[in-house]
Amino acid sequence: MAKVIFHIDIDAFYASVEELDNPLIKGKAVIVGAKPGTRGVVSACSYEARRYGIHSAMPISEAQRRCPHAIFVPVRMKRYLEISKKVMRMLEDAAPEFQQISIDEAFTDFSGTERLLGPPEEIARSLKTTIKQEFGLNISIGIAPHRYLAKLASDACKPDGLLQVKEGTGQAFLDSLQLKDLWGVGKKTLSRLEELNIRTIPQLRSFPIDLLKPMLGEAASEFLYKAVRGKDLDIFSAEPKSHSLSHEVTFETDIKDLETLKKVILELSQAVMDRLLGSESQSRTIFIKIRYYDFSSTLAQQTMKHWLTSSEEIAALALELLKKRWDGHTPIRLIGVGAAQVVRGGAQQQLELFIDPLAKKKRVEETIIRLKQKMKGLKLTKASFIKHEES
DNA sequence: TCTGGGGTCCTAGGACCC
DNA sequence: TCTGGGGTCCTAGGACCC
Repeated sequence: MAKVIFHIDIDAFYASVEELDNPLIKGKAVIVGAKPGTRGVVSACSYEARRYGIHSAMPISEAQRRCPHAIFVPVRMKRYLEISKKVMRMLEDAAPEFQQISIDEAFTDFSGTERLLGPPEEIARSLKTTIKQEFGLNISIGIAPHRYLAKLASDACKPDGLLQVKEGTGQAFLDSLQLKDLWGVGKKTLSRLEELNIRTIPQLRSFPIDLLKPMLGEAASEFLYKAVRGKDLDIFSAEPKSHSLSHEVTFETDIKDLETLKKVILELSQAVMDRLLGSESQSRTIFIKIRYYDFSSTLAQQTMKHWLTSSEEIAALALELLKKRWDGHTPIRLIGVGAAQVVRGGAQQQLELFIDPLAKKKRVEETIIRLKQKMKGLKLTKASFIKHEES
């Protein structure tokens, strides 16, 4: 039986919240992001602003040039999270299965509910009406037999859209899209495909995967192979393998002064440690990110044998990494500090994880010696040693 | 155009182990 | 003496997404 997956996306979410909170700017070119005149970018913008070619990630200076009369408002993350939580809770209550994937997007699974709830489009329409009435927000919904197509469908019908890709019509739907519309195809992939003379989805579909691999790598090639055939890609289905957490700042003017960098590193390290503690998580790996004046950037990381326990320790390690990487005079535009391979752990789990591998090894060694003394004639070696002999 | 901040996953090489 | 296959961990860089 075909699955019925919804991808639900709130339209121009940040900008819409700003319009709700300030009706005077409703319907205008609203741009949420950095302060004009600074080095920041556009975080989100209203559809009115998009008519001027403005989009997320565009430098704010460029947005200002394109639309000087736009309303520029700062990002109020707390407020968006507050509204997001309410909307997501409503969706979760409405669907048998629910999975939030970002602040303004979620998947729901309505498979096998038709007799109970009616046809998928009807469910979708009533969801749209409810969200509009309750929160004043427009959403777009894509319906498909699996997540990947559902996501593309909602993208294709926004804003305030509804589109169902029925079982067996996946390829036809895909052929109505452009290569760049595929989730997972960014700028680089697009230009590499172009080098291979691939400019459309049907062209990509008929291209031998073995010739794709040298250009895009194994994983990306397999991904695209399945994607253009409308096959289930299993996106967002697995638990993340590892987890990382970081903070970074871009300076208004590039920095060459070590004292300033030290101060910032300490603050960033504090933020990282606070979040580790706040989420009852731990990490042994710390990394820094440096972006230089010319936008070239580098990451350096170090893994410790013990868990990181204080912001001072994190800061000290971060500083060491910085000194290793930075010549002391190249202007720095951005600095970041983070923890990688973060694991959640309550007190019990932490205790176990705290057992130092070297200490453990030593204890094993001591035990063997004790046993050997106790039982003369006993042939005893470590299991790992036995294994070694077998291989 | 002059490019944020927070993430994820993949690749590739080296070290080390069995 | 020349040579293996596979796994895990670590590091660095790159692509992509919201």
